[in-house]
Amino acid sequence: MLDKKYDSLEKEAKWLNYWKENKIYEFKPDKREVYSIDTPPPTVNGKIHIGHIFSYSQAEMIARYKRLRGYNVFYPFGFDDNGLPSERLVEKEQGKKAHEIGRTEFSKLCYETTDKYEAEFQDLFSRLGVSTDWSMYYKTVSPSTIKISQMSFLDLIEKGHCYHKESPALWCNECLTSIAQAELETKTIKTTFNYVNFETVEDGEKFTIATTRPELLPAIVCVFVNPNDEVHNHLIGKTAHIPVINVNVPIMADEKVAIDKGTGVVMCCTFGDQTDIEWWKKYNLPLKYIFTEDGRIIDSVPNYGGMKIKEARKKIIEDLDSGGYIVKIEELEHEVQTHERCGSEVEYSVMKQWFIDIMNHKEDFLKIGQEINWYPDYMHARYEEWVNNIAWDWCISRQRYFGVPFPVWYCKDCGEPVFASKEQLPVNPLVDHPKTTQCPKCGCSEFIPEKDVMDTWATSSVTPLINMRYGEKENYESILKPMSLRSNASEIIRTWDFYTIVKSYYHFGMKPWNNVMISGFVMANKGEKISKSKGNSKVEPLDLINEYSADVVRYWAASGRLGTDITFSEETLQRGKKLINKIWNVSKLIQMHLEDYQDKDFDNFEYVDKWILGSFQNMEKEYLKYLDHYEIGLALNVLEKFFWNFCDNYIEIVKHRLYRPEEFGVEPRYSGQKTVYTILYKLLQDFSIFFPYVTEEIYQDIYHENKSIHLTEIKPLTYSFDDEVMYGDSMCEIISEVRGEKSNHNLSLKTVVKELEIHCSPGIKDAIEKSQKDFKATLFVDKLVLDNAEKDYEIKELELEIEE
RNA sequence: GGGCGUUUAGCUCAGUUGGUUAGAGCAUCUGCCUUACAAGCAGAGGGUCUGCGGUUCGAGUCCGUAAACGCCCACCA
Repeated sequence: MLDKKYDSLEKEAKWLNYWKENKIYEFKPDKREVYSIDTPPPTVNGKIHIGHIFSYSQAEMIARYKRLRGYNVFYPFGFDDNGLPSERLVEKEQGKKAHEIGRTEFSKLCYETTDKYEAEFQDLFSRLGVSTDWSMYYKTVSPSTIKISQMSFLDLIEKGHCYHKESPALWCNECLTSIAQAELETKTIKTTFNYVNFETVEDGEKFTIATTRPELLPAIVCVFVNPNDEVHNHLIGKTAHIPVINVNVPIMADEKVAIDKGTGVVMCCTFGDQTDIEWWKKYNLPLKYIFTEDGRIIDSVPNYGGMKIKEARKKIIEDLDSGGYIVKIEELEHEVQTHERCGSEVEYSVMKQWFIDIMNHKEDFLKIGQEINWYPDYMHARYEEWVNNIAWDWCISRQRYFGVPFPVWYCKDCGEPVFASKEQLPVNPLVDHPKTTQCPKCGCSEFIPEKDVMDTWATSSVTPLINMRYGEKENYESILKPMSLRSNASEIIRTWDFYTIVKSYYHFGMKPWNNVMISGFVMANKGEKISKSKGNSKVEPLDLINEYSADVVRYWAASGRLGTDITFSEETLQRGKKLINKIWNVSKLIQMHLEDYQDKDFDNFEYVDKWILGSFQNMEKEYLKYLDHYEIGLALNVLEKFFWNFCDNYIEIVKHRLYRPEEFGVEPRYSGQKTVYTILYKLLQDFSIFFPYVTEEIYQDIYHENKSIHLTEIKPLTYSFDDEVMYGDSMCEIISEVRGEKSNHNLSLKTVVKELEIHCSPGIKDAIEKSQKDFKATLFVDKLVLDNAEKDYEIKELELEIEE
């Protein structure tokens, strides 16, 4: 028998353990069709917050749903523990920078730290009820993943999509590494717009340049004006003298200069921004690189060498001012590009880096995007927008320690890269040696190892390959090409989704998955996104689970439409708590009346029973339709709405028949029993994707014909009870009206109705006549008079028994 | 500045292809201990659906436009 009160903490621990011991979520290939889910490996950089719970729960519910629909669900889980996020976590915990700790020791600390957090994360996700097969758990720093990531790199080299080139790249002088365009985050900062006077060497004519970055004056290689700028175009061809720095540079014409921006005269430095890089390439300008990799001015620059960028800016403004070159200084707020991992402003550097070709295959990536179903569909537009606007090839080199090493050495003499052979993988070039003993190009026998590691995304973009055990003898390639579903939040469409598409296209020439479901964000308050880095997550997932139970937290996670942002709401949790409590209570009632129940074929249902069976059938149809479109919240809405109707109307009616067979008859009682038996079973199934724990507890106590409710299959009802559904609903409205009368007179609902006269349409009249006993018992009616009417129904006479 | 979304009751949110008096929960108010549930039940009040214009017999829903907010991108002269 079910307990009087449901103790979620105790029951959830019990079933979690049961599922684990009985391997309920184990994946084994069999005859069933596979439904595979590529779920994001969470980044290991501190805490799992409520936003993760929101997004991961939604995909998890799809896993449960597909299982109930008879699919063999492949749902692995992993952690993204390589790369910069982990390094920064370790640096933060140690209070030291990686280079201060040393490469070997630092890597060791990274492994230890990520292991520690992953154990916590795994525990948290398990408690949330994530139905993954943990035996397939992967890490992005494990040898097997490194092997796959290195194979992916070598495959791209072979296919000619990956190249090594000295090229300007985005550089973070906080993290001391190059980064990719996708890792940029824009930030608004306050700065000054400085109007500086230059003059021409030829005739000493003064002209003004406005700049936010005067410290770049030593890096100026030329000055540009727009050829159509009537105020300034006479300067073209002359020579500009740079104040303070005392260097002369040519004044050139380019149409890209905006006449109305600043003063209309632009200084071109190598490199201040992306336009500088374009001009540098276009006009073959000299390279004047003045920053060190840790964000200082190089020593060879007189007066400013060795200063930090911002110090130099301050100093140079002072010098310009005292020389009388400053015309004016304006306060300015503008957007700068920062590194999303650390928030510091991004510079450019020139060094040899590995790049993956993006620019030559944009059309292909767009085409693949079109072959994928995006849910909600407008997320596809965001993908296209990103692909269309991408401006750089993908730089995958990082000058860091904790990542997948490039399987590459370089010839000491000629610099020719020598690649590891695939059999050698995983390889660490700092420790291992190439198979070849001689450089194929010059014959030299000494090699220098590549010490850069790969970008995190270079590896997380191969999660489908990790899942299919790419390159292994025993693999899942045939069942996972493509995978069924990718799920993630909208912020990583441009990274994780895009890069995975890039890799899948290059490796296999096809889409990585058939469907993508994108969740929204959780807002801390209106308009404020919760994020790890901002530290504004006031609600800890574990606290919530302990206080409300995993089922309740999942209820919250399932609210709303797919892709829409939600605000964290305690009220929604309360609502979930009440719903689960109600499921528990009604199950208790139903169980009480099933003690003598034997399930058998039966079709002589009472009218009211047909009404609720038909209503359920209609609701479930909608429920399934929503889930087939990944609309978890909407599916829950219709289910919840039906459920309260079931409790408040149907159960209130049928309960009299269940309690008093001597009055209502044995067969009508059986009809009621069969109905509640059937519907509760199906309700538990439908609710199980949201509330895996409470539904399991009830299922095991009442039905228990399978090892778990999560291994059962949804079989939709096929009755034809359309009339009963329609007229039954009308009958409920009449019941509600009569109850309203009692309420309005401040009377108990048990107050006897001495006489009730209703005029109604033939359909409704038929419904009430056929369920007369139920109807009268529900409303405590003594005398019921029915008559025909044209409109649906009208209560003509209602006499209440009022006791003095 | 560009792309995408959001704007519905005091709060959190639904509202399918355009179709009667726009829904739910919470909150508020009024009742009711009714053999599952007072963490409950029955009711009530509360909305010019962000503004403006248009299409239509009919618009919360479609089109245009403006505003606010959010995400992503561009903008460092």
